[in-house]
Amino acid sequence: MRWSKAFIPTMKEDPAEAEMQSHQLMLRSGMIRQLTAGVYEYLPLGWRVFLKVMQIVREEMNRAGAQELFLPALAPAEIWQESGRWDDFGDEMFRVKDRKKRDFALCPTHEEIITDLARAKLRSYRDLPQNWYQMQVKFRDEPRPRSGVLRVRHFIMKDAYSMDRDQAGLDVSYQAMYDAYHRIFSRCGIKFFVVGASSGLMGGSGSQEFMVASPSGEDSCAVCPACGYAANLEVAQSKLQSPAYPEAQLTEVSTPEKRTVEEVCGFLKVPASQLIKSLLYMADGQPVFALVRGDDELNESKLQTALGSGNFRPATPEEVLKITQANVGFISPVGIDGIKVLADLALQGARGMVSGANKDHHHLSGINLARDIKVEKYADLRMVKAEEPCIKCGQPLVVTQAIELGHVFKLGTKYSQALKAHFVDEDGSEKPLVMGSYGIGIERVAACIIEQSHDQSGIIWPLSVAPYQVVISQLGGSGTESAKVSESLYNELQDARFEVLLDDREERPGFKFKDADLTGIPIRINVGEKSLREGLVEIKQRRDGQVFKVRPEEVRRKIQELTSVEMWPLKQQ
RNA sequence: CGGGGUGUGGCGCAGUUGGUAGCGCGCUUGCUUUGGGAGCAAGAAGCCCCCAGUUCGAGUCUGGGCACCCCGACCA
Repeated sequence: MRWSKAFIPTMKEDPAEAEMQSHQLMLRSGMIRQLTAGVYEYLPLGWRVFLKVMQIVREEMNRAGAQELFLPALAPAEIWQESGRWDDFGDEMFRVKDRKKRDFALCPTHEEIITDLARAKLRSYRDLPQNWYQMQVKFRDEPRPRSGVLRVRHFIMKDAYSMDRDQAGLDVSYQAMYDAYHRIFSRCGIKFFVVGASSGLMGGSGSQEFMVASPSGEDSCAVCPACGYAANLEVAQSKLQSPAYPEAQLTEVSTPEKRTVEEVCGFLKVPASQLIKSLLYMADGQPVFALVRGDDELNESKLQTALGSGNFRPATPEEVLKITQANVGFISPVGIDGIKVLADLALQGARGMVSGANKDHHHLSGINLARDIKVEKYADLRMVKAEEPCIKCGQPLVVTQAIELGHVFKLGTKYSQALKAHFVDEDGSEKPLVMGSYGIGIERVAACIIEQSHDQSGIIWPLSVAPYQVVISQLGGSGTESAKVSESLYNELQDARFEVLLDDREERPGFKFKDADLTGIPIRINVGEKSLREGLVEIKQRRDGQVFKVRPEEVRRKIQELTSVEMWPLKQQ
């Protein structure tokens, strides 16, 4: 490509809307443009990068035995109603009507569509296993798009779905995807880590997320530097011991205007760990108490797992009053019958505890969980905090912010049962497909590469995803020796199958250097009259600024040498 | 959905006590320049987010919308 003909609208100044480096640099380098909140146009330079990422994903998916297909982004409501997610997705799903007023969804994900395909065409265990994937635009009406291309309402996802005859088969399919993801992110030059994760709305028996550490990340992960344990805080556990308090009589104490844990502790002179936070939720229309220790925070994703339903919310102050006869800050399950109680594991066997008396301005002390509260289930409900001992090895945990790049799920039979995607097994019995689903956010991959690989001048692309591998900065005007040499190098390198951008614009050298650095093209060839007088051109690496002066006829070989080092690394992650 | 902020040439911004708009970058033309975002000169380009209202007169004041950004809530 000749830069003089290219559409690469670079900007000298940072656009006001961008906070993150990757967002700023994508805008400044002319990769993307925002159309409206959470919706971006992908301009030629950006699209080339996304295509490179997609090609790496494609190669590794194919290598892992998955087959690419392409599903509709538009799907009728009925199929979503079959799985129940027409309602579960709520406002996050974009919905449209056709001319006959029939409801459609712009798909936020494709489990239902793939399962529908599978049930129509997969009839026998002989057809299994299968793994189908696509790279497709997903629509999600995020309540708050942000951080450029990281959280958007319209994005490209590689989503793959495996279909197996049993759990053992799923384990194999899942592992293949897990390995493929390692290769994909390694080839993209990303430093990442893997965490155990929550399955959320997807359902299923287990999942892991591929994460990139970043202060701008929206996920928090607990990581153990000692043993390598890593988990999203949504599911992270620790080996925290609860202090034991002496058995005591259940006593009502006056606590005027003392509502918060801090106020009550200060007033009664007890540690926060001696309190029980009694949180009232409404789950599927029914009140539920969720209990955690006073110094703990409730983890709502763990609550979701414990409840087995995503349809819950904190009770309103009015509901609290109606159900407990007291206001928020003075409630507990003690003495209230007929309401389901879930308690955190840290409260198991606890005694001598303090919580609300269900009477305004009063608390109860001496609560013994076993004696005074009918706990239906003890479950892990608390949020892990930094410095707590690792669940595996006991060493202190670190909590780090991270961006989720990919997610692998063992779905099991949730969708195949809901949509009746059955096959006939070897013994003649009909069984639901055992499924897995595996996603990668394409734009996020590119954004994370920039986050991890840039400097003050701009992006530093790894060769594997660079929009062009080489930029020739032709420093003299047309008709000069520089132009002649540039032109011939341009042709020669393209014949050698390099992707080359020839900067033949009528601009001064400094201007071209700035643009070359900003756009992050890994190798720049400076063709200037100055060095040509010595019969040389300069090859400059973006990454480390290293310069090689070579004769024009040596350029191709030198670049082949430089690129082979990076394109075929000896060490795989 | 709660809190905060911003809407003025393509981009970044200024705009006084209300008097129909300016700066830098970019763009066009010409001359000079040519190894890290050049200089000079001459130009083009703005429904001042929208709708009402106050006023002789509104970018500016009042009311109501809308959009976008940030923090939180939310989020495979």
